[in-house]
Amino acid sequence: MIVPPKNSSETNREYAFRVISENIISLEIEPGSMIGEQEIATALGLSRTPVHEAFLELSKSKILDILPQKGCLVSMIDSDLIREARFLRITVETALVEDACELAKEEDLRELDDNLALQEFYLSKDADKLLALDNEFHKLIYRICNKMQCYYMVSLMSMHFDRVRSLSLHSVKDLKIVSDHRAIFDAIKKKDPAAARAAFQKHMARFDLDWNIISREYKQYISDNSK
Amino acid sequence: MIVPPKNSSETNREYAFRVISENIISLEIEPGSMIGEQEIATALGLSRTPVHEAFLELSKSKILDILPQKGCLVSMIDSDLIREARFLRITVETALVEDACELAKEEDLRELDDNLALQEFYLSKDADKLLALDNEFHKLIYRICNKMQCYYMVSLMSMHFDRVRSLSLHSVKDLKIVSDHRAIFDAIKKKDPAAARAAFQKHMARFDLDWNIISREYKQYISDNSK
DNA sequence: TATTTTTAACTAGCATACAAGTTAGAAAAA
DNA sequence: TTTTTCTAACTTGTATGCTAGTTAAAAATA
Repeated sequence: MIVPPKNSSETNREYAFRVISENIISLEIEPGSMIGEQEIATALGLSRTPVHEAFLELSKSKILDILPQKGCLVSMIDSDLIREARFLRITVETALVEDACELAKEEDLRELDDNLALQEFYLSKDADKLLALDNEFHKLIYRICNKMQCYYMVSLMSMHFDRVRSLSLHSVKDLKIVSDHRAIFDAIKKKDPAAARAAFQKHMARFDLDWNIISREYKQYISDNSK
Repeated sequence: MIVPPKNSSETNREYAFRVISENIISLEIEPGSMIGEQEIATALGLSRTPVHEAFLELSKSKILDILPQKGCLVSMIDSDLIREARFLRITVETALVEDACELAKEEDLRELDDNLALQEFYLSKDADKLLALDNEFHKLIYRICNKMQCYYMVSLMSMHFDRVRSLSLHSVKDLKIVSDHRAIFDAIKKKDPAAARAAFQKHMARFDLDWNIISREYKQYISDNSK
């Protein structure tokens, strides 16, 4: 497990949640593996309590399955849960990009534009940085629409989806993702909800094609009930 | 605080979460009041630990604001968070009722129909029972579409909305709510997504009108940043 | 009396200890 | 050898005590 230093502003519980989340999403902790509270607590230099609380939160999104008195199972890649996460993101964010056409102020547009400039700069240079900018772009849409609580809920479920996305980093064309973002931005700037909706749905559709490839290529991580 | 008996199948943590949730939604615990872990633990006959964990989960939806070393503030009625909850429910469930038109099997339709029959039976007889049946009706839609994880996420946020709904029980016309449900059901049965969408949006629109009435009538519970 | 300082009683975060249930392997019995 | 029983080492759930920080009222000072 990769253990980054603790940020001084976060509590031990938040630190534990952040580190475990990152390690699960990056597949550093493998799907289907068992992790114990004590084991993680020792690795992070904490007691069981904050780790236990982080585990509880992770279990709410079913990314971690707590088996009382047995242990904690890092969930296998589950197509049903990925479908739910995709459904939630697409449904919510499609509605948001339409609303953003009305709500986006000049400063919001500038922030989106700055983010896109960075995406274009890091394109084919730093995949991790690009992924972070991608997440930031989507988060900005929520902020423009004053829907940060929805962002938290969607993010929690998206962990299933994010884990697959990191698997597919090499097969997805970063170039197209960034140009998709540009198209969404242009539609918001032009205050054209129909175009924004269309551009967003085209964007999200790209992650559909990957699933078939991934499910064949990484089947050791795919849960049984996935087809 | 109303303390129902502990269900033998639930853990102390789940029990604490259920009891506190019910008391907050029913306004038995007033918006803006402070509650302590020890106080609730004593009332429920538990130690602080499971109550602490229940508080953490409640704080995730911002229905409870944990102020470290100070106490826990039961959130005031917040129009922004209600708007988010409404937005999430309307957006997600509008998409679901469309999908349900394809996905609903004969048995699903029968379950919806049974639920509706009970709603019609309890109409103007038992408001609490009707509310429970309403919740069950919406939950069935999620189950038909295999989106129970989304249901959990939406439910958590809906607490803000549910708290207002209980305030508005007398002003909302139960008769219309039940006939709305019937219209949604008919559309799903006829496999008509456009009609289902329209019926659902008409249904949810009813809760818009109430807000203005409630915000004037119960202003002692409304947070400052609400307009 | 008015203002500052102190103190004692709170709070939640966290560490630790124990309780209760599971599991795998050793030991005993067939 | 094979099967069964037992035991010891695990697991998470929960209780308890301690820590650090906040608050409000009492006490000291002006």
